[in-house]
Amino acid sequence: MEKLTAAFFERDATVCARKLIGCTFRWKSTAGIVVETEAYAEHGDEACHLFSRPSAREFVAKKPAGSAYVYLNYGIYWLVNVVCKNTVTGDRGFVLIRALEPTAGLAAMKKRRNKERLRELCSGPGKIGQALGITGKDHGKNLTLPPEGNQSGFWTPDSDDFEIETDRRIGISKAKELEWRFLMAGSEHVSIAVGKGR
DNA sequence: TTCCAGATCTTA
DNA sequence: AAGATCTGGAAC
Repeated sequence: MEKLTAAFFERDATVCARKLIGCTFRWKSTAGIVVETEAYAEHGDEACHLFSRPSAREFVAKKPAGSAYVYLNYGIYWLVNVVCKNTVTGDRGFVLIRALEPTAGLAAMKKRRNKERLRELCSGPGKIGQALGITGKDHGKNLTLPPEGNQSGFWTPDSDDFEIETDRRIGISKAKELEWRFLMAGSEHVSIAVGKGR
């Protein structure tokens, strides 16, 4: 397993979102295998914060690829994204981390979530923020520093013995038709099964 | 098992 | 005024 560097995130969010499936996301003492992501793009995607939020545009203008974009959703849940920047085209975007298969720090996750069953710990973007203890104070954190400088970030998969499925994104009203949700086929840890998200 | 409303607050 | 969610309870 090798840690993903900034170069990994220097391409379209759709590419990064697909390639992050199967990777391990480590956050301090907790970790899990990424089993679900969504891509949001600067152009042609009205659901992306870059379309409607000046503060998001300002953020990506000054933060490098691989930075954490964390924001409060519905006034309650912290959602974690990673900044992507295509260095060739200049296009920018985010990958929303939507679900993990928990692999480390299970006791801490169970305590924060107040749940015992593994499937209820990280099967949704709001749950991930809660289980891993991620909040607005982590907004802007660089996830691509070397391990000795930052233990949080993404690692390449142990094996590539899995299939990737695509589906429409969850919980949005604009650009619903885009198939920019990526899932590890057959995983029990996804938020909503393929096709059931409407 | 599915549906629905409520919680709660930042951004625009 | 709307929103990249989750939960518990009611109904089926």
